[in-house]
Amino acid sequence: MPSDIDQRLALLAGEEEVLEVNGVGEKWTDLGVKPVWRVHVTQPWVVPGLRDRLEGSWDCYSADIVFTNRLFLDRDLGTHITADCEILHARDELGWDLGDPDEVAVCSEIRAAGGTGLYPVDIIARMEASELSACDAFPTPFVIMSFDLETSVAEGHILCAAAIIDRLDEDGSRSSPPEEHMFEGDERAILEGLTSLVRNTDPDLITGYNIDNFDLPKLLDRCEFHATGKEDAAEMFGWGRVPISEAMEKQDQRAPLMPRRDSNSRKWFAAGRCFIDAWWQARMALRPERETLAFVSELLFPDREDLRKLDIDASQMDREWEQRPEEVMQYCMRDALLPWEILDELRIVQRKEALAAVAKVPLDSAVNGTTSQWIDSLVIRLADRSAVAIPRTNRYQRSEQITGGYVHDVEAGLHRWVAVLDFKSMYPSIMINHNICRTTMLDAADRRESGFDEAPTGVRFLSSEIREGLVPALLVDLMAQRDQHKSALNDARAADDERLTLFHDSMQYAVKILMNSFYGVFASSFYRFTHKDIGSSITAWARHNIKRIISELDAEGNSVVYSDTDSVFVSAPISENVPTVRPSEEDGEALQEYLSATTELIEFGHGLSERYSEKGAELEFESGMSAFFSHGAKKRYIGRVFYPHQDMIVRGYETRRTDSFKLLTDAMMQLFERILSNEHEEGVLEVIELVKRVRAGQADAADLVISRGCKGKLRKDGSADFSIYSNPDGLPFVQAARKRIAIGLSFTPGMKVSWVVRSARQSPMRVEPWLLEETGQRVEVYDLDFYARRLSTALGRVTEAFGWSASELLAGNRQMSLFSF
DNA sequence: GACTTACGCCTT
DNA sequence: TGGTAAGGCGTAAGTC
Repeated sequence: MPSDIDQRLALLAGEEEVLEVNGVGEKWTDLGVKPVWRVHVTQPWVVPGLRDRLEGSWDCYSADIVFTNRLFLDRDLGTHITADCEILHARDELGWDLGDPDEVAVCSEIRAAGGTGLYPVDIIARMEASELSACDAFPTPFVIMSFDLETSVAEGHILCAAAIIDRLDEDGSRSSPPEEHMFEGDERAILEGLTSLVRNTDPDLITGYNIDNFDLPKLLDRCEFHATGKEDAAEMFGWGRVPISEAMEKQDQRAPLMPRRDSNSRKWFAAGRCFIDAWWQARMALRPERETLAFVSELLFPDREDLRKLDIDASQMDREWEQRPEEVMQYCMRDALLPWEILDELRIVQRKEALAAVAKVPLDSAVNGTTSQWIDSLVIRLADRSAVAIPRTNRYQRSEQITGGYVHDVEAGLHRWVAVLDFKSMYPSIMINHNICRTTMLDAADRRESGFDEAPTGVRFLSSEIREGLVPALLVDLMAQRDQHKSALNDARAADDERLTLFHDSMQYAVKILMNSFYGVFASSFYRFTHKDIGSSITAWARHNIKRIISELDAEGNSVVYSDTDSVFVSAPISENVPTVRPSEEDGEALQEYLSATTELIEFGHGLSERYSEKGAELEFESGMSAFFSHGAKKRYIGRVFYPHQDMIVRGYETRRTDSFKLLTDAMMQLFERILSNEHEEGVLEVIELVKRVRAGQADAADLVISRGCKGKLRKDGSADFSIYSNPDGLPFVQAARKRIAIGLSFTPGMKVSWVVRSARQSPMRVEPWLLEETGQRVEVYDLDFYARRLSTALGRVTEAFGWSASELLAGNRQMSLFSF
């Protein structure tokens, strides 16, 4: 304790914004255990300034935690809250109105309670913070709005809008069809109509397709164009769940009346609402080859005739609106409904609500927030309970990249009878086993000789008996939660309870997502509790474990065919004569051999699992393959799986990639089927035939479409800026994006753009955008040689394993045939 | 023109 | 303001 501590505390207490300074005892810090004082200030927003002034004379902890989160952290609240409260006002529709309240009287009561007026919500209530508490998670009966705008390509103004409102039942499910609302006419009337719909129906979730980058910026832009003042603007775009009167008063920047966009994350937010862009969610959940609403809808709802394409050309919207406004309105209504149908089909709301519940964050944080916010929510409350001081987020430059997982070389060719084993939750297990945490990491100067685990990197972590780390404690708890939900899931399935099945499945999945987020956040350079040695120690232990197993297996004479980070592929000693494709029932003897080989491999797999599993490092038998093939490149392989169920898997190859094209992926899939059936010769002949057909111009252009994400920035005037690329003119996807924009179609930074290669004879190659879903137009001319060459290069890499090179596939013959031997 | 290498970029 | 490993495509520039 410094000798002048009393003087310094007095000086601190004398600061203008400081109300009081209280000692809170000793806390763990990265510099050792130290006495800590809590400083109470007049307002949340004075904290950053005070913190910066104190820098140098004090170390500041818990000094960058957003005030609204403080309520959740201190009261240990989560997504689902129960409140002991006094109701000031409730809407009629709920059937428990308080009478017929005089609005002025209610407003003054609300103001007296700290509010600013009549909120557009179901219930307005008052309570003390101490009257809030966490309750068990339940499926919330949300109100959802989904909307779409049609705009003039020529002028940029809004032509019409449509919206649906869906109110989930008490148990969080859908039953009745959603309400439909249409808006047309004067642009100001459209804006005001949408705004009063929001305020009257009070949706919790607002969705639409690409609303983050198109509809919301458009609404804001048109609102600013018409608005004569703040209150006028609020009538047109005051979507936040606060009284319009707030437009005239000081607004809460974090919970605004007018939707705003965060400058860093590019996400929209408004008081009390959660914006979910269905485009982003569909992209993340489905990874579709193309990302238009029409393509995604076709993918999800192939049988829904009512959602079928309406014959509207989006690039000619002005003409369409003039000539057939009713069809355009119908088209707009369908595109308002689809985003909600997509979210519902993908169970997005249930999944996000579950993630929010497990991480104990508001729903909006699960939807639009980051992994570090979720981890913060759990780590900070545990640290506060464990007398650990909360350091600030690290704003300094990132250190050198750490070394990651180990990937074993793969021998080219077909491998028979392979057992795949992998470590269960490898990184979380390592963090638990070795008690890895910032609070347990020993300083290099520490001289103790026992009571720690030492990573292969030489970094040491205190044993949990001496000090349990925050992170291992949280992970142990999450693992237990997952087991609980998994067992409840099984019970719900057995009882045929669809609602509970969905609930527990969403919850166990959310726990899994959250557990897997820990390593990433703690291996990052900026997180508050990280250190560069933490991430590298985890991966070093992982490499050490998997390499040890590989060498032990090799020493036993078991051949390790492949391994990546937490998995090993082991070849079993099964006779060469046993077929790897399941023979038919008629072929009784061969079938018997095949079946006994599968049993043998399953026993082999379980045997390895038992021998190599240790406490906290469980090596599970994941799958059994009768055949495994790779052409010799890491992270690229295929397999014929028979355990736990029949399947054919393809990893890494072009068949899985959106920057490939259908003709190639189909051909490659066919070749893989042949290879796994011991028919590679037939496969090669088919490839040669295909290459010939393409060279003869017999391909359908729709099978030649290539898609790839394209970045860029939109300028205020709507034009696109691709200068983030060092040579944008040389990139085919930038060329496709530019041509798309040139004919009046929208472009969203990050969206996938699609094209067909027209001529690769010049450099850069010339491409034509593929806009079938947008305009109905097809590209008919393509570069025959280019596609023939790409087909033979990609397929040639695979057939090379059987002696056929890419150039031989292209030529259709070879100097000396392997088959002629 | 065929081939190689370095580099930028995207995707898994 | 989660991480790394790895493959492949296209451009550009250089060599033969």
